[in-house]
Amino acid sequence: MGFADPVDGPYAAPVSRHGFIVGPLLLWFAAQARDLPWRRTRDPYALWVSEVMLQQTQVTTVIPYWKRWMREWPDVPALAGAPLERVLKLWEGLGYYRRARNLHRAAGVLVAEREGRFPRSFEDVLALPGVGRYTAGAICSLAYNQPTPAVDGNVTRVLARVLGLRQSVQRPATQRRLWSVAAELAEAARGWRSPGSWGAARGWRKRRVKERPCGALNEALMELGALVCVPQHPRCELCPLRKACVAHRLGLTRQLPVKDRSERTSERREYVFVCERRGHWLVRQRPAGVVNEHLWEFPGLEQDGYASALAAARALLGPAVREVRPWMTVRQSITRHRYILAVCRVQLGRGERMVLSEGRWLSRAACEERAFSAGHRKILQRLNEGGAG
DNA sequence: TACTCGTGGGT
DNA sequence: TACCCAAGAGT
Repeated sequence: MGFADPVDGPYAAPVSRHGFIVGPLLLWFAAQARDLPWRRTRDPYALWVSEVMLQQTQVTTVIPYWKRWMREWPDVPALAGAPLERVLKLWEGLGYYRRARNLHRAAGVLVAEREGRFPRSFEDVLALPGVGRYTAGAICSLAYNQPTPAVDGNVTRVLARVLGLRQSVQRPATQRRLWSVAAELAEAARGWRSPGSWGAARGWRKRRVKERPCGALNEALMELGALVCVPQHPRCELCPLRKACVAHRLGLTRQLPVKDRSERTSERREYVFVCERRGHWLVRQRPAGVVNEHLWEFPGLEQDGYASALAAARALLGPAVREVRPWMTVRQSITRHRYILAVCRVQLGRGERMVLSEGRWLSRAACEERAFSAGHRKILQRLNEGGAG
């Protein structure tokens, strides 16, 4: 490269190599940003909730969840006062349930230690459970306009292409480079002077960029990755960074970003048993320390080691099992495991003990109040549709 | 560091 | 269908 590394004295501003893309990015964002519900606020709590929900989750999925959450718990003390069961219920279907538990736990910490007020410093935000480098950077820039970088999957893809990074973006050295450039851009956004002409920008978008350019810069990178610099078939003709983009100039857009290929998924098969007694279903709560802990489910067993569904049902539920009929198949994936649930209706003999000690008989209404994993929620939904089978 | 932790949408 | 992918964090 034709550049010397900048010497960072204690008071030296970073030398900006890439700052010139900040202007086009901010103007593009001020004209094209989607009107997402959390973009109308600078409340750090509301932004925190949105950022945690958005971890590994698409925007369109999050929107209804965020609205329900904010309606039920509009601030930190409200969330801290909620029962965990209710928190999990509102999270039901979003996945990565530890995120919900961490939000709830962090709210309790904030009430106990800070009178329910959200912290302002990056270090204090980062210290909250469930808040990592990305989320802390996003909150501090979006809520407080601090020049903190926030590198997510979108930013990784955009910068890998703009910079023409041919190394795997999963390598630590590449990650350091991405965070370094992102920090430089956020810093450049702080010193950005708004232009005479805003083009098509006006209204809340223009106001946002003017008032919180550092946050807008981070969000602009993500928005560009979501709308223009998409994984397949990027729409380079619409991109404000087209002229600066190395991948575009060299025809490498399809090859970048480079990723190591992921582990192949494995398949697992489970029996799941649906027992009914006087309008109640036999369900159990998953214990602590396992996947989907504390979520509710119908009892089941891995198929391996059982000659038949009947044998598995008797092993789990005892000799009271009279008859087992296949009913439906449900697919559920957890990390790299793909589960295929063979759901069976089970007839229990009258008067005989059902031996599943942790089992509980719950009415339909009681089930509705509880959080089930997605696969078991599908079973419940079919039951509620009256699918007697 | 590499693995775990979910789910739904897109192709 | 069978992948890939999405505003990552914790261990």
